[in-house]
Amino acid sequence: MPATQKTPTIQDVARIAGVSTATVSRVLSAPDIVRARTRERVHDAIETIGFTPNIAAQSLRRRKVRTVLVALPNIGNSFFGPIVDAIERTCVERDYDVLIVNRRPESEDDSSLLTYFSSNRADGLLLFDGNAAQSNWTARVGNRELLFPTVNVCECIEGAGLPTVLSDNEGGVEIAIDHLVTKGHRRIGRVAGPVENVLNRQRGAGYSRALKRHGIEARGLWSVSGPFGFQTGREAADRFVELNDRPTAVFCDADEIAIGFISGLRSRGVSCPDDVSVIGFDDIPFAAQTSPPLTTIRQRHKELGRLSAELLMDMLDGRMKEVASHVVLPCELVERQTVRPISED
Amino acid sequence: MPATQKTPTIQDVARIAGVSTATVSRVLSAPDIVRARTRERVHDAIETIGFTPNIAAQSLRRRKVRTVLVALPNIGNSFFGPIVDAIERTCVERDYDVLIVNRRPESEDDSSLLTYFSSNRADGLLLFDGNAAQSNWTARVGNRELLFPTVNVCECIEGAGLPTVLSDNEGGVEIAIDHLVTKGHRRIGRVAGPVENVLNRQRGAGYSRALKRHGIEARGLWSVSGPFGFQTGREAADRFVELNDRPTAVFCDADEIAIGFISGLRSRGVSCPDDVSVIGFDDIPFAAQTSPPLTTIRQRHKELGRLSAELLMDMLDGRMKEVASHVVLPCELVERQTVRPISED
DNA sequence: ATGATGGCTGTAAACGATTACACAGCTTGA
DNA sequence: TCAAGCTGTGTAATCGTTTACAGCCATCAT
Repeated sequence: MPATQKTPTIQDVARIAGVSTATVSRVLSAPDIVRARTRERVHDAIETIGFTPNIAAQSLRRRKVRTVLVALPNIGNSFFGPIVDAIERTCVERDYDVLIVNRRPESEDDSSLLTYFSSNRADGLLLFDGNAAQSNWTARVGNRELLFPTVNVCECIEGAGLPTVLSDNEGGVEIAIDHLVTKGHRRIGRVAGPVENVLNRQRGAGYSRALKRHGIEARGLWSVSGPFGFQTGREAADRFVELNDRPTAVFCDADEIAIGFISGLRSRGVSCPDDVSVIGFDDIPFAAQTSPPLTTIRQRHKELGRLSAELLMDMLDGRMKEVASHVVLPCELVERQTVRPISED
Repeated sequence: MPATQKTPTIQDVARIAGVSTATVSRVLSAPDIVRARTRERVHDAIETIGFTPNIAAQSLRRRKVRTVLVALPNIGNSFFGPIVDAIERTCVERDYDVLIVNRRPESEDDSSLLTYFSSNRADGLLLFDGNAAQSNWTARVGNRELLFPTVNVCECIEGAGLPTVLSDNEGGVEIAIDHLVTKGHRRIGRVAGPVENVLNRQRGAGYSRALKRHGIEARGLWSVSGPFGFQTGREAADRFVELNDRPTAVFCDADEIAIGFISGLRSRGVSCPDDVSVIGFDDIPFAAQTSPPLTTIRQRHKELGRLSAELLMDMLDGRMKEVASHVVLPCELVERQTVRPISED
């Protein structure tokens, strides 16, 4: 039995191919500047000993790691699934790795993210968090200004001037409200996301504006908010059933909230859409599978993921001016069965 | 304006603290062997220039990267959310990074995973894929036998003898079938996962065994299979409604399938649980929110993630014999509202 | 013949950490 | 007074690449 062999290095390849390490390296990174015959010899050598470049050594020398850091508020939330999927696909296409971190609230500050850069673990950041470092993102470590390539996804740190890829939240909500109004609703409530969240502000603005446009007055009692998740919807349902003057339709800031809301309503004997219409936001995969299927506003998950990843990698590869781009994708109404027309009376 | 400063290295720290780089390194990795006073000076220096060790250099020297590779069949599938979440939490606790890859079927062979090791990108693998390299996992690259620390999660490569963490699939299905039988059902169908999948075999075995135990004969027409996902459920629903001799209950190999099935049924005017009882498998977060809430078999997602990650990191840190462990977690019935008792007639 | 040119390759110095080894100074015991 | 044994620290080699620089050879114009 052969002793545990060390994994082959570029030196081994060089020796076998009878060339210098420099040449091997060139074959790998700039094949066209080496003579065809030599190149072939090197390739053969690589093949026979099964050489793979050592990433650590490469990164050390190049001062790049070809890794993108994805910072999510909550991996578990199914909204992120398709987006992360798209990011991962886009990244591997360009030979980047994807490092994932959960930005749990407990974790003190944003400096934990910073260390991913100062320690050379990642070259760029895809940040799904608007409240985050609303402080000063381009942060300081010790006495140095450390700024690393970041693109905001979905949520935008206002005023930070970072490149951003997100949906037209305000417009999306307007589409939702318009739809409800078109169906005859004028008593429209809202179950919102967490108050401190940027999305809440943006969607809230859309909500207010649409209502105003239709000459409808917002009612405080009809709006509640909470974290993105089922629970918020269920709690909203509890509140709802105790209202003696109920809205006929409710807009939810997220599909998960909507689904929790409908589920909560149902367990208390209130039916959607018979007793109340509900419209969500996001169009997560489950939205089409609920009973009844959820009417909602679609965000373009795949594009959100793809565009943000590409933007970031472009920045990293120096393919673009560092001009901060700001792309906002349109939302779209997906009409299913949780909104029912109301007869004027 | 100060020119772009280079990020500080251990050398800078050494210079400022007036010690050698060796000492700085020791302060970082073996603090107790350096005199308290020196240690303090070093810490101060680190503080003032904001030094963070360069991971690439560390990895190169140590030949470890403190990174775990997580290979999922499909990030988008919500079943994985909570598991990956647990993995990530467990890993950061022990200062490991988490690298995620999607094992899409297109991607030729498993050797793509191998390169993560030969290139020193990851130290260990959390593999969610039983069919994978059923060939020979401890694979060969070039002429070398390359074996890297791997633990199978959820799905088990049979005969590979890898450390494994999974649920008692067979037992779980038996619990499901027993439940249905207890409720009076004896005409029990199944919507299975993909035929080539290990889970399919295991769950199929549980299904057959439970039926046999109850003296029930399985009927070919009542079993269909397909990929894990809604679509399989919907297609099963199409088949179902065309049956002129229908089962009264259906076991689905996954919640997503069950939800698609119910949704498909509903859109064709068949009600669950009025017309047919359905029981799922997994207890994904959505299961509790569907209308009606889904009766299902719970897998312990968090533990699956935590245990597998810990097992792997133990292996990596040399904390355990390389004896292949095989932990199987029990499943549990979660009774909700998609199973209705049937009256004997 | 000479010098210029250009294509291809080799030499060796980085990159930033870890660590075996050596050594200085101090204590201790004979 | 000296050998031995500790502590605590420094020196320098090493990990596996990349790349600036230099050099060699052939070709070609003069």
